[in-house]
Amino acid sequence: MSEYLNQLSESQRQAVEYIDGASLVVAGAGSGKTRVLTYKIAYLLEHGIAPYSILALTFTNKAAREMKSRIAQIVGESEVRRLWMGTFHSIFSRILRRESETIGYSSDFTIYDAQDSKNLIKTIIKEKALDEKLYKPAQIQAQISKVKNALITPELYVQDRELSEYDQLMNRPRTAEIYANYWERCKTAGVMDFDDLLLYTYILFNKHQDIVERYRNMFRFILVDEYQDTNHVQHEIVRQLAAEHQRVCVVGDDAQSIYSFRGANIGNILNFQKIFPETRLFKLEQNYRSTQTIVNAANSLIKKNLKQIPKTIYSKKSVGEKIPIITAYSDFEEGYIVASRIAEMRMLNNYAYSDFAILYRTNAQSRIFEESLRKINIPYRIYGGLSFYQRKEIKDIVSYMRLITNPKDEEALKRIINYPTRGIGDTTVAKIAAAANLHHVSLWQVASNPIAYNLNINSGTAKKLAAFCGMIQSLIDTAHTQDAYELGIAIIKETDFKTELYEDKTPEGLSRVQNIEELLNSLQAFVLARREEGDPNILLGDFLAEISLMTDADTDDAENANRVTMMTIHSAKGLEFKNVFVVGMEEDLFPSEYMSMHPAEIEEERRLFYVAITRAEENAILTYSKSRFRNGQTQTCRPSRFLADIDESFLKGAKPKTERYGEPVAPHTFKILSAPNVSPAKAVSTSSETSSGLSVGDRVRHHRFGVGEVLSLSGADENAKAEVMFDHFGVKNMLLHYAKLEPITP
DNA sequence: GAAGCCCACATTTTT
DNA sequence: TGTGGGCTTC
Repeated sequence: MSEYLNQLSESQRQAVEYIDGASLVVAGAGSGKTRVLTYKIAYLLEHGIAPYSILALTFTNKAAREMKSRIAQIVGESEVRRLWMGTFHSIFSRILRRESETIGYSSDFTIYDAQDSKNLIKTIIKEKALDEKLYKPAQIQAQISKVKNALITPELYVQDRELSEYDQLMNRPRTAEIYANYWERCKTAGVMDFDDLLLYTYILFNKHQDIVERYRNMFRFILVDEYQDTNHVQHEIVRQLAAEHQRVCVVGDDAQSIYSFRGANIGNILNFQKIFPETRLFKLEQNYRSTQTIVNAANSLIKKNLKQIPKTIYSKKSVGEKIPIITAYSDFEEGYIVASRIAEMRMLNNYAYSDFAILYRTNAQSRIFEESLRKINIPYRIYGGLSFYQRKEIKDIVSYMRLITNPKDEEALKRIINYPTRGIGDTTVAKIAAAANLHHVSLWQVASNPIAYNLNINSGTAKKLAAFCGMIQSLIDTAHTQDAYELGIAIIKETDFKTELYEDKTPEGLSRVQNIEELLNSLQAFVLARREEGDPNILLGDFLAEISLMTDADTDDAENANRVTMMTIHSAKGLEFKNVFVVGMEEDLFPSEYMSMHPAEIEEERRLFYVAITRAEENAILTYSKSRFRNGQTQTCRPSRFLADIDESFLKGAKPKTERYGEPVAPHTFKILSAPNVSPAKAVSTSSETSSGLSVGDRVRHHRFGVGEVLSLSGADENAKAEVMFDHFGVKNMLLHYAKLEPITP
């Protein structure tokens, strides 16, 4: 029965078999992390833990799906179906739907994607007649997301001194107001954004002892994948559920933490043992993916980071090829070199096209490779860009579905109230929104009862509005008697989508029609699959709940099988290829120019490079160009400092000369048991103190940039300079002679 | 509401 | 460079 345990290495087996308390599995790149997770779940099931009492959280649907199918092979399909296994967002939305009343929502709430959120924020800014230059919707959105992840509700926001100081500093004091309105509008609309799914779960558990108890008792064992990528709320929810019984196993690799810009907190994994003091630590240090050279090169690179859990990753595979660093004179030549290398390697070693990947830091770099590959007829596939569910025609149909499921959904209504065109323009919508805001009701409420809300519209418009609402209402009325697929067909029919789109015979038009058909196909497949599982009546809301949390990574297509893969390094995490080209190894590109000199940010970029290299099984090839066409002009480029971080013995030929950068002195590892707070490591400085009386590490205040920390000091007297990391403005170099820095005592 | 023009802008994005 | 958003114009 436990025969599968023999397929595990000793350290993997130990990690699998420890089920009595908290454990942290530090799983290096290619160390068989998924294998441990899947076998551990199988092991738990075998030891009498019921499937419904296992909670297993992942970040992507893909990861959840893959794990499910692997567990199914061991324990069978029916068991797997009863596991609470899925992404944080999907599992929590399930819980929230069950408990929706407690938090003042209906179980039919719909979900705003990032675009919807941004649109709403933009609307609010416009309604308040604020300057969009100052109140940039994207920035406000990012800030709202950030504070939600930090468990800060609008009520807490206004009380938060630091936040209001920051908003003052940024010249947008009314951010709190926007946030409050956004929050309320979502509530009135019966919608949640992605962050809400986490935050409301936290609030639910925090405010209702009985409910959290229930889930604590239900989830007798909790597993979390990619723990290094969890943000604050996610971490806190795991804590809420696991703190009592402590049966929690988190798996991750601090060296692969690359999502801090999305709120991921590497401290969650570094400090895990502090929160669960009984934690058993397991390290998976054998890499089964890459050659020794690749593993060792990656090790030598990551050693340059200060903050990390000590571990020694090794490979028992062949030594393999050394890593070439190829210099190109232009980005154009870089493309040419990579394309011809691929052709050459394919000929010499019989590789398939799919054995190659080109990884870059920014999507903009893909173009040139696209051209160079196309020129010599190499098939490729580019990841990134618009996902299926973000396409206009799909969002349009989905908006109808959302509106029928939850007519209060503001963004859904706005999107389709005049699409296909039915003479209800922006002015009317603005009037509806104004009345809705005034009475704290949904737009739908006003639109379907214009008289009750004294809506000032002419009779023609009123008629059109009534026709629209009537159509939606009749679809709502049939929603309970039809299954989701039938309803989907009805939507297309009723809304004149056919005439709108099916007439369009341009290639774009045809592809739009195809996309819609694809959506309907997947709807049909969904209904059939659910029915097979014994669910008799599948409603549209069920389908929506599922697809609202899907991304493009979830729609894999078999047709594109044998192609060279092009993607950003971020999206390559978790994947592997025989041969990997990491291109654009240049300063200001990788590490990104947007990263300040702050050591923590450079470390994250270095981890990104680590992720890139460790994708390769057989060959990693690094390229950089001496010049590059960017933002409308040709720039000269210097080779990336990261090239100098790799030990020369793993490289083919000599390293290019890189400048020295003020960075960590001696690499030392992070003691995790006594893990202190994750304060940024201090940079090296040329002198620690100057005549200014300041010293490195001091907190200072600047009249424009607010507070910050002195990173380094240089020069003397009137040339004395300080490098300061401001809390909200990044690193600035300033002449002390001009910049008045006041030291602040903590 | 489509088309055309001008201006600003230029990372990474699991949900 | 090239794209996307906002604006005007027909």
